[in-house]
Amino acid sequence: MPELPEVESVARSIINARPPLLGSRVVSVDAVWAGVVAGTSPDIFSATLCGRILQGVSRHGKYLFFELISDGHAISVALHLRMTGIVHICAADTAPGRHTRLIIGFDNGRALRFDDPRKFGRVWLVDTPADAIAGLGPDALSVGWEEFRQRLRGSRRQLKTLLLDQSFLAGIGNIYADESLFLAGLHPLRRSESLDDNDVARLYQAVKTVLDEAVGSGGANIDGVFKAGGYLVRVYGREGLPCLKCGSRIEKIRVGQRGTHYCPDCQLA
DNA sequence: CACTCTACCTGTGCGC
DNA sequence: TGCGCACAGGTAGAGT
Repeated sequence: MPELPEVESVARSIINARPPLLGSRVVSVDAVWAGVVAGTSPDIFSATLCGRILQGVSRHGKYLFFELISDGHAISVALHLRMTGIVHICAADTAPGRHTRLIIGFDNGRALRFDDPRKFGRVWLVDTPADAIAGLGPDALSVGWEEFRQRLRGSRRQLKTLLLDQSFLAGIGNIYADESLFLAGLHPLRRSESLDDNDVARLYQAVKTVLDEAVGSGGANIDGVFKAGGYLVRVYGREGLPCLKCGSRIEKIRVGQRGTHYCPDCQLA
């Protein structure tokens, strides 16, 4: 699930947690699977966090940041969910699940738990979020039109590949790349330099629309239909089914090793 | 710079 | 029912 909208909904759920996690003190850190901690040892990671107050939560692209202070000095924990990571807030004494990789306990009796079947997700320590996002493009949810246009104009790549490139725009993954291109009526293999300003504007609008919808519903769903009050997948995973706009058969191809879904009639090359 | 391939892991769903 | 295989929402790093 984790693309920008899913990560955003995790951030919001932490910010709005009751009883509040913000302002609570870390009292325990358990790297149930030691490999979840990158860049340092689980012991140092744990020792660095314990006793600190969770001050803030933020997001850039698919990266989540926890700002923790101690004696007025702030550090941050960066978290990337990768393919299958999930964050839960639960009671501090909840037993770890089969795929639980990290548990951070707080003095309010609650815990942040990171579960990840495939063990791709990682946490690490950074001085500031800016350190971790140095190589990333602007956040896809907040990027402005002018910057989007200029960055796209600076590239000569296939649109699908470009949208997935986090150094171009941070936060779009495979699902929302396909959804955005479908909504914009642009073929995934179309070259960015072939777009006119109208095309670029449609793509910008499509990215915004898709992400806004998805954030509003807490993210996409797993099996390609609905999620209660949720985001409706327009093309992703609909190979062989009729296009929602024109009824043509949705095609699936490979672009840069990624499954790519599109309508051959609505999305002209 | 653009692109491809591999690696990292486990779970699921399919064909047989 | 069980086995083997292809595939999966992401990214880093090496190689062409």
